[in-house]
Amino acid sequence: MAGGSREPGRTVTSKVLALLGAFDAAHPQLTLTELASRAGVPLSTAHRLVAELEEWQALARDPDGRLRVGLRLWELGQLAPGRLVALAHPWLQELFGTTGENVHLAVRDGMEVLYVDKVYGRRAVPIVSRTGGRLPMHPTGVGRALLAHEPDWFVTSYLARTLERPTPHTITEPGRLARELAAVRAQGYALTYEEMTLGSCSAAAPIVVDGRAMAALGIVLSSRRARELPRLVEPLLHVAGRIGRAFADPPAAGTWAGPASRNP
Amino acid sequence: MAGGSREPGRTVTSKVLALLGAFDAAHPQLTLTELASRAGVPLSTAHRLVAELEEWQALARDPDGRLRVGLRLWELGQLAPGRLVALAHPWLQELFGTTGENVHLAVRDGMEVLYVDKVYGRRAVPIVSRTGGRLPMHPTGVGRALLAHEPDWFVTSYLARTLERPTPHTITEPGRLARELAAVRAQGYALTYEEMTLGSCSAAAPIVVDGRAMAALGIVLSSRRARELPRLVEPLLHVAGRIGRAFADPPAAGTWAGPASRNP
DNA sequence: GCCCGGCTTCCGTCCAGTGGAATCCTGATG
DNA sequence: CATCAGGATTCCACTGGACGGAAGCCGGGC
Repeated sequence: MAGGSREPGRTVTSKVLALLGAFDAAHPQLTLTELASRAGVPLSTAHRLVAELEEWQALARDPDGRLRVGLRLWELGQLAPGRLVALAHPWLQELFGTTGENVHLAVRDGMEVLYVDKVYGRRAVPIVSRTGGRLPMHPTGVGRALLAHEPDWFVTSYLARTLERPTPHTITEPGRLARELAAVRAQGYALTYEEMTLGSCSAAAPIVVDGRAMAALGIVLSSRRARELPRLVEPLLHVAGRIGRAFADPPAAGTWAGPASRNP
Repeated sequence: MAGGSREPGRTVTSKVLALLGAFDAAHPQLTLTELASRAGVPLSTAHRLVAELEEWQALARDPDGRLRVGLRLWELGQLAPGRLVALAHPWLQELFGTTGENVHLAVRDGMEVLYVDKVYGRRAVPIVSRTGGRLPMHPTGVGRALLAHEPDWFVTSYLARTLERPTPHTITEPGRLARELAAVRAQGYALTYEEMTLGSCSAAAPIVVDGRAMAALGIVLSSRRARELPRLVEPLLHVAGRIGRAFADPPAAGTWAGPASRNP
């Protein structure tokens, strides 16, 4: 960039984005120094850019002076959700209303699931997902449902990697997982028992539009009540079907429901 | 900036932010040309910057090629909400569950209310608010509740302006509005009848922490059922109280519940 | 009082950023 | 099929905004 950049070829924009990207679920607030270091931007440059971001409310300061994502960015983000979430939300709410259980909606992004909506109440259940959060596909209900409906080449390359194993119950053996996926495909829904978090289990169904699984609807409950899971499958499938049809019905307009597969 | 800028003194960052800021509820998707023009950035500059934003997924393209806010920005925005929303949400859900009506949570930002959370179901009710949306204070329940608890100097300068009048029922006469606010203060909640939208009315209560109204909780229903409003006041006040206490109780840690008043 | 870590300010250098203009699309129109 | 219009892309020579190391500042812990 202009002036004596130590690393020519780096654009101003890339630095601004690196600064923003330094925030994540594990680091929602940072000191200037941490931020600069995480973003790989020299401190004094960070200082200058942050001042500008702060003024625009892209970043804000906690009472203790640490930086966090600002109001304005949140507001902007609210403009992103597409038709899928808008259509699906009332149905998630409905499903929550009739079952009283945590319900969430996720899409695939790259090799992970991204939770795009969630409905939950006061009955505390271990927090497995967070709107805006990401988790691996194989140990989660929604991930399993989505993975089962991906083309073979995708599944193959998914299984080819070393799979995380968040709990002792997580299925990671490629062969067994592949059989599991076949079952999911056959029955139309996925069940998991303590594969992501000890103490909770889930059921999930894909939301299919045009033969493609655009998203998955999941329901999570305490594993003490695991035996109630099967009873939830019917309403889950019903709602997933309704959402899929609602989506397919009107114009085939735009959504960000299917972020480009980041490769494989 | 570097090179032959037509408008010296304009930073690269400011252009990037202007580009992002060009999106709003009324313009969630834009062509490159529209975007450049709304942001006040020369087309070719916009083209270059947008490419970089797109690569980072700060912006994304609709199927028709138009630009919209990207997934990554949404994800980032999800990091912003503070303790208030996290604590309050289950209560909104609860209130929705017991009443079946649209429930929302708003804070003041400048001279407007900003809706930070909302719970609603399938029973379609005219959409008065949108998470991430803004509305003027005087014709909305939550706005009225918040305004009533602002210091005099603020209210005075609020009333000194020309007040919007979205419906014929909107109260805009400063004197009458001031009396209305006194009543709200006295009774602890606000009621509005078709002041923002014909066909819907609302009740709202402030969430008071340390004597300050950090936010307001509102409930909206069709005006055909206006007579049911009074019955909703009790649960509304109850929940608002619970949220306030929950917030005050633990550490007085950080939130963005009260964005600095932008002036007067 | 001294030290240490993080924040803020300074300033001379220099290349990234700039944007007008030319070109290339794409889709509508005659 | 030719023409046209509006938007998107590409080019490129000039230049001032951006850079960042270093020095100074501030607060709070010992």
